[in-house]
Amino acid sequence: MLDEIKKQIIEFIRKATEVEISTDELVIPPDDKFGNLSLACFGLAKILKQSPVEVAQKLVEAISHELSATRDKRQVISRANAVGPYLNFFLDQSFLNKKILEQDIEKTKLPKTKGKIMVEYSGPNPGKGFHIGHLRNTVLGIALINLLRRSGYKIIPVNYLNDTGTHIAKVIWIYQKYYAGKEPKANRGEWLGWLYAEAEEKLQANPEIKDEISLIHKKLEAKEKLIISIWKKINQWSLADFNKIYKQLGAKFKKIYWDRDYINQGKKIVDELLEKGIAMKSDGAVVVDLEKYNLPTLVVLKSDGTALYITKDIAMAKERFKEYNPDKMIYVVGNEQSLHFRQLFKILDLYGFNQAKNCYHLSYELVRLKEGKMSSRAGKVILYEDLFEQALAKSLAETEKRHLDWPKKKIALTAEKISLAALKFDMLKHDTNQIITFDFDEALSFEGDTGPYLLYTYARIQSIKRKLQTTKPQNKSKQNIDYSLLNSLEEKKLIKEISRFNDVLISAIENYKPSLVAVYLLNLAQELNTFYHKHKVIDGNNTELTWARLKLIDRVGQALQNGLNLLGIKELEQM
RNA sequence: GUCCCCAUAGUUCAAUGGAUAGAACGAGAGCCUUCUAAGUUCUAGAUGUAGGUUCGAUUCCUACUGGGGACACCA
Repeated sequence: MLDEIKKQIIEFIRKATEVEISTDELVIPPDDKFGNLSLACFGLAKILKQSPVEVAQKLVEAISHELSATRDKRQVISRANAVGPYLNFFLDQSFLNKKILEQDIEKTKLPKTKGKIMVEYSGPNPGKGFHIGHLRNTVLGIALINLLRRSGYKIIPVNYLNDTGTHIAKVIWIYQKYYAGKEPKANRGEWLGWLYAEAEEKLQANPEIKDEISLIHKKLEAKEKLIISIWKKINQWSLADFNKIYKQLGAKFKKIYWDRDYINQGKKIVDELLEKGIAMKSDGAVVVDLEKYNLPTLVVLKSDGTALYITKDIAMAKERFKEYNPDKMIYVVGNEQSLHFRQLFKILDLYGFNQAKNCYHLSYELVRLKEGKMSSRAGKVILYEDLFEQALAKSLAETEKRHLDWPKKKIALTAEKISLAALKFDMLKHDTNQIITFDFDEALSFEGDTGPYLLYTYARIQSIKRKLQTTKPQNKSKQNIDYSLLNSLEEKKLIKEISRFNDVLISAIENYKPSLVAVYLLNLAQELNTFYHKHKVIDGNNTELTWARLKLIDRVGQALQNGLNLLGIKELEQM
């Protein structure tokens, strides 16, 4: 945002020392008293073979001289000083305010990027419930996609659903044996999740059930009519549930991949791998020896000739390369599968795909419970729909309490947005490498570092704007704002925070870390609230100041709105 | 045994190698006749251990300790 000024400073330094520093070395100092931009002179000191304190001091002299020589012109850099080894620049506050506040946040350009990126995310299992682990994945995927799109990439969002395998056989078994013909009116997918847990429980108690399940599995693969009809039902119910959740969360997919479609193709590829000498037989199974690449040997086809996850993944990747030819493929999948993906990418590489080097596993840590790992098998899961219901009940009660005059519908819509903001933000504020230990009280909290706090801050800004419109509608679009009036500590801090918006986005995109945006928004909201309590925007005595402050809070609101939307959270005008 | 992730306040989390390690929750004390108290102000409170690199390390490297996960027919 301050590129021109940075260039000027670099030019000053080059003139004085004949050394050219990079723009990255000019940073925003930690405290207002150190000015608006500073340079740590350690690097220069080394090159110039002088002490950093000395370098800073000499540069201040040289630069001050330059500045006074050009004093008659409107100078942006008002002065420079040295604090120990640090060289600090103080910019003209009025100029800075204007520069930052007149920039439309929505339209600011990020470094140019182009290309197509396929993003696979969400991946719940039909027949099992959509739990809070899937919530983390889905919400992370949505935010990532929004951020990548914002920076100019074309995104192909896809989902991969696993509708074959033993877990499905277990659900079919218990359904056929105990629940045939029965079905709940709603949330059937969730219901299946509980059936699955029950099947596991029964299996634990009576291990001989395994034979019955395995028989079902074989019938399924043999496409026996009755079994297939149950299987179809299960997939439909699950998908209906997932789609309902996706609609609520705002997840969209260009294509859904079903793993049943890749079994045969996968087997063909395994044959090719054998022919090419990449794979070999071992104990009846087909394996790929990856020891040369410091990876463990991997089974790609079971000894009974059936396919594995990896078999289908290879086939699916091949089809994706062919159909969409993406420049990059991002798999948003939990950290526990990092080895799997390293092996997959290596095999794709050996198979001859140049695209293999552009495949990326975006791993994130699990959502755990206080009692330990979640397990759909043991029924120790927190399902999304249960959690959402609790959040909704709470936000309904809170909203009703505050707005006795609102119609029911408005309360319901508001409460839903608040609930989603709370749940989504709770997942997104954590770094992807951090395990989230799920806590109901925390997830359902609307105070502190939460989504509702951000919504509240935004709504508060809108409220001021509304009030101003009714009291002074004649001055709706003020042209010449006196930015020099924004000179209190709180205002300067807010402006500084707004100026960071673009850098935060860039960093979040480069590192695939939506959490950076989340944390930034909390800081910004906090600064706004501090300002709010200390200063009044609407001040009858000083209209000029009101217009300047209106501009300020309007920009903060824009930054909050934009940031929230990028995270997949909708703002609220009132709450 | 090998590999991956993590270790900061009582708890949950922040901090492109830079100036005084920031928040939130919880605890204690304040602030609503004033633009929304889902807010805000004040108080108490932290970098696992030992080395190394560096002018400078919460950050990078090594070892150790502790936690989570993965490692041939699960996904």
